[in-house]
Amino acid sequence: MTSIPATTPTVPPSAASLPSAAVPASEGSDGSQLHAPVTDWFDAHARDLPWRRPEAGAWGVMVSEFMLQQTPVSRVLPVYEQWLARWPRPADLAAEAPGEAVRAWGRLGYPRRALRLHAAALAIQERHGGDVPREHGQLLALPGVGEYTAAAVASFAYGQRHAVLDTNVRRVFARAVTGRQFPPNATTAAERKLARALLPGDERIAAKWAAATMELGALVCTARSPECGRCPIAARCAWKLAGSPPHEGPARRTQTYAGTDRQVRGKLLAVLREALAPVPQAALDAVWDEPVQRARALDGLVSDGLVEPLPGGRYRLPRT
DNA sequence: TACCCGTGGAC
DNA sequence: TGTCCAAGGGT
Repeated sequence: MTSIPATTPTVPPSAASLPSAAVPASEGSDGSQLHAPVTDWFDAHARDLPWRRPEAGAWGVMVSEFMLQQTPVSRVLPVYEQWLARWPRPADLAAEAPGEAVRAWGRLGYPRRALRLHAAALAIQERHGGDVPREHGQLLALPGVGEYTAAAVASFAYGQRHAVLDTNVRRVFARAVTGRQFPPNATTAAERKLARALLPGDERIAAKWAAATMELGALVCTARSPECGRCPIAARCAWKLAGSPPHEGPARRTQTYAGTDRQVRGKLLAVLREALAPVPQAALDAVWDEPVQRARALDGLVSDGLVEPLPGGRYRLPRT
């Protein structure tokens, strides 16, 4: 659990910046009616996750954020524990070959994240003396750190006041405030504006609010079957008050996987992760029978820096 | 902006 | 069984 105390929100940010249609007039247009119910719910129901414990530190928070990108908590937990035990500081990871990060990433998926986390550790070592930077702009400049991750690290690790907009928060706001079942496909300027307007003015409370809205989206206001009976703001939820209307607009495109280059890349990289020595071409050829696609996938892995080709047609995870 | 990038569990 | 979904980032 986080140690941030539950208190009453202080003076909210400018209500004038909020889109007039976004919040019912009766609510008070700053979202302050939502803060206490959500943060109180968080105090009572938040999961005890290792990266939320004080001993995780900023590095632990950062590692968890990389791993959690598009990946469920349950799959991250064991890899996170092994990772932090092996590389407890950025300098420890920076001293390793990037291929070891890819190997330790295991089957989390999107292995480029492992490469970027390794590159971020190098950058932290070189640019910040081995300490995860505190400033949002410095975080954003690190490899693999985008708008969400920079805000998340600044908020969760350092208790700063940032709008943290992940898929959970976007869904919670879409429903509770905007009255829609799902947020837009891509994050919009209106969503950023709304998130800033709803952010509590007090730094500590804002950080708790960020974690609490994410947790609410992850545990209660879920994509498929929200449990409104357990929601602390159900009585104020614009979508529920409107009768829970179904999603309108373009269907969110469903990504296929079987037969794609991504699947082939995954199979190729799995062979290299398990291998303790350079792998001959024939071992890679065995994972996919279509030679053109297989070659394209391998080329992609090499150009991404995930695979290092050696003389004689052998391959391994990158040493440099 | 739209698309690419892994993996596996839930329904 | 196939679809949907998961704490996004880079290009």
